Amino acid sequence: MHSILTAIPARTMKNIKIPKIVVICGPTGIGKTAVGIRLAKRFYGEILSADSMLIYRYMDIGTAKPSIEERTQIPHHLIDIVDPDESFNAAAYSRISREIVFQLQDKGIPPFVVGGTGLYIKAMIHGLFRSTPPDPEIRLSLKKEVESSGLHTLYERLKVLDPESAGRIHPHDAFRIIRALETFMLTGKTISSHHQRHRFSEDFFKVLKIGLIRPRDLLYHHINVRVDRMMEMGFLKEVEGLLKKGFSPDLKSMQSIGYRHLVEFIGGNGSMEEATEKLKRDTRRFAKRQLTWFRADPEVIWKSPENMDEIEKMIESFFNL
RNA sequence: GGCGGCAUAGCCAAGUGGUAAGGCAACGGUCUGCAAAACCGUUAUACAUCGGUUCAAAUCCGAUUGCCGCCU
Repeated sequence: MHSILTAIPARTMKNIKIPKIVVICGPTGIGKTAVGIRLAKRFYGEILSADSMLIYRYMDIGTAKPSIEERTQIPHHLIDIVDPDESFNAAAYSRISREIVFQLQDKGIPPFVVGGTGLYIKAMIHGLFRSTPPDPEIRLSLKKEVESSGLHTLYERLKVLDPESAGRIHPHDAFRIIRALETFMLTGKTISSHHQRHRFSEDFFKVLKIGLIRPRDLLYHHINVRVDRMMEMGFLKEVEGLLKKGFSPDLKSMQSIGYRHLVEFIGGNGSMEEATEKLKRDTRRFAKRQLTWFRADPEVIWKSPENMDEIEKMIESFFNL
């Protein structure tokens, strides 16, 4: 009990009613933006983007960011909140997005969480285990150690420190091996013990989670067409502009789909056609991974974006209208 | 019409008598502070078709079909 109280922002304690939020999730290119805007209009709501790329300023075309016009029609939160070289993560997203939900709640505005970053949505709704923020130096030293002594050395250490996590993490998964060791160094406790205590048990909201889906071939076709349109809209210029502004190709943001492909082309590797094909392929793969993520979530109710009537009815009854 | 070459998974392709490499694409999955990231798994009872030789054929022989070259 006490853990829940400490985790809730203090200002919300005066709110007796549990905030209701509608989540619109699904793979990239399915039409979340349009559906979200239509619903926000219909229910006088506002949109909270749940997208790990839309947070970046100056990255508009390649991220398929809602246009200025769209954002004028309906207020959008959590878009353009950091520069491409600033760090951001799921914990920050969790904290800020919850704060916004509570603000909207105070004003009586229904929040529509629209996006495709599964972890961000989960972090917002169910929270993450509490830890001190990652220390860049620890992470860097662990990465260096991987280079010098090999990943297996770290994995062996994890086996000793936290056999449970080692059993769950694949020996090739550098990302999670490092994270597990880092957590131990930061908190003095194993990441598996944190997980056990937390178990995504935070539960401050009443949530209606709608997943948008259509036949795979149609989705892929849309993705291909959308990529072509991005190119016509000047995606290449956008990437050139980011490089000119001094944003390094090594940045997380610049390593994302599309940006990394065009950076490579600008660097003289491969033709434009090759870059575009890879961009399409990687976007399709990304959509597939998103589907895998959301399919595993039993809370998701799947609907076709063409089924707006049904979606609206579900939301009406969710809000007791 | 004649001669020669080639036919292996959705695509590229290795294999030249001993029981089908690999790559790409595709598909399935994992995910607790980098998540558009990172990681894992699956994918030809079968080598154009039919027949023959052999203990054993994708591999050798013959015929057929298709494709590609060259010649008339």
